[in-house]
Amino acid sequence: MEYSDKQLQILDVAERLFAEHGFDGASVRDIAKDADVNVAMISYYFGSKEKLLEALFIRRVSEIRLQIENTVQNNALSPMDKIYQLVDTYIERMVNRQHFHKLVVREQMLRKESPVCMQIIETKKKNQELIRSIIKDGQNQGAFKNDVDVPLMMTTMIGTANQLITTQHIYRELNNLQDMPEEIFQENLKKKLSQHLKTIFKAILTYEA
Amino acid sequence: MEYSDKQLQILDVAERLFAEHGFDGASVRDIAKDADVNVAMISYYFGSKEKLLEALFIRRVSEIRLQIENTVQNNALSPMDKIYQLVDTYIERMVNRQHFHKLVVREQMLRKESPVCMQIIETKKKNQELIRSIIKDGQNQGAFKNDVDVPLMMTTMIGTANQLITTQHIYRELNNLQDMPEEIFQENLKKKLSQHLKTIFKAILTYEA
DNA sequence: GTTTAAATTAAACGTTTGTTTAGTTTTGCA
DNA sequence: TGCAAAACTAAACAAACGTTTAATTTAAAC
Repeated sequence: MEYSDKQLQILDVAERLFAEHGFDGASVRDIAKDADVNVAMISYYFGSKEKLLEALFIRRVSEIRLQIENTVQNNALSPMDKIYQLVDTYIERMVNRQHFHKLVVREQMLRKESPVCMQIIETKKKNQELIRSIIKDGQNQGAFKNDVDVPLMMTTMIGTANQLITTQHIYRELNNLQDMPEEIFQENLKKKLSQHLKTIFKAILTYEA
Repeated sequence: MEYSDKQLQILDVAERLFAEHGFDGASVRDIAKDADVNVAMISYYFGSKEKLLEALFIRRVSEIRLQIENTVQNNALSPMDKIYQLVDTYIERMVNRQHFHKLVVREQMLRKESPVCMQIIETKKKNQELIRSIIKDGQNQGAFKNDVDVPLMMTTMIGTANQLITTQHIYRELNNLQDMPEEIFQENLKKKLSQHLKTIFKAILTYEA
């Protein structure tokens, strides 16, 4: 799908407003206003508000799909390093696309049967298979434990990252970081989160229970 | 605050519908219908939809506050066992009050400056202080590492639990558990989650990085 | 039994919602 | 230049929204 500048503008604004106020909380008029287009253009281009949400998801999900396919091709890396690289890819993506991931957090618990949710599930399945294959390699090499719960491991990675990203204003307050400049805070977030998840994964994958 | 049966009915239905469709997605008419009361009764009792949400939060937050104060009083337990007990308390609460915790997940990222969010932050601060004191004990006894990031640790606990609870239908599908009876699945959820988080916490608190 | 307050109702209030219409302007091509 | 298609607009649409009103029923107190 190729979009004009105006369509992209609508998609970007919608993504932000949906993330900030929720799908039902952001009106098409608000979106049109912020995107500097007439209200009717949203129906004209995307059909409906619901379809706008779907289009928005398709855009990001295909972006993610490309990233997944290009991830961890380097066979020179050890299984553990592959996992580490995957963690960094994940964090980078989630921090860089915060608005979208807030949307995901909400929509995956609301519209359980919608096309939007189907896309999320498909993407998770792909991700899970990728991780599972890496872990199997590690187990065959004797580097990893044999009983690893991959879905739970993913849940911790995604859950921890989501929690930190969606409630970063609370995290700032709990750590007295209100005065830290936004950009530096974001970089700190990535670094801390990355190190934290790697420690956890190392424990899950290698230490005996 | 003491509520009549009818008021409690409204609060329960509102909690469920807010969790299922979001605050803006659930109308006062839907709530009134499901709670078997006239629409006007909601304004009559609670003042407004927004105030209804606040009342709902106050009810659960005070419930949680009581739980926190009664937690980990047993000084015979080792620091690690205290942490373990805290994890179980947390999971038990979140699984038993799923609707409310879905609400928390959403509202803590939307209404950043609202009274509702203030309550969440206050509760988190209390929780954090409790955990911090336990960890300090463990460090003084030489049982725990000295560099423990308590907020990040909490983020992983809450984030993992939230992620698993709010997307349990996806978790079921990823693990081919669609046919497992609901009740058994919920029990499994608690057990798995408990064991998983304890493993992680043990690693974070004791193994050297 | 009468009185007063609380509980409850159906209806209406004024907004806002997402979407459509009908008309106008702009664009690209012959 | 002329013309059809696409882009765009302001206005109107019906439906749904949260809330209020005014009237009625129920409950409690004296």
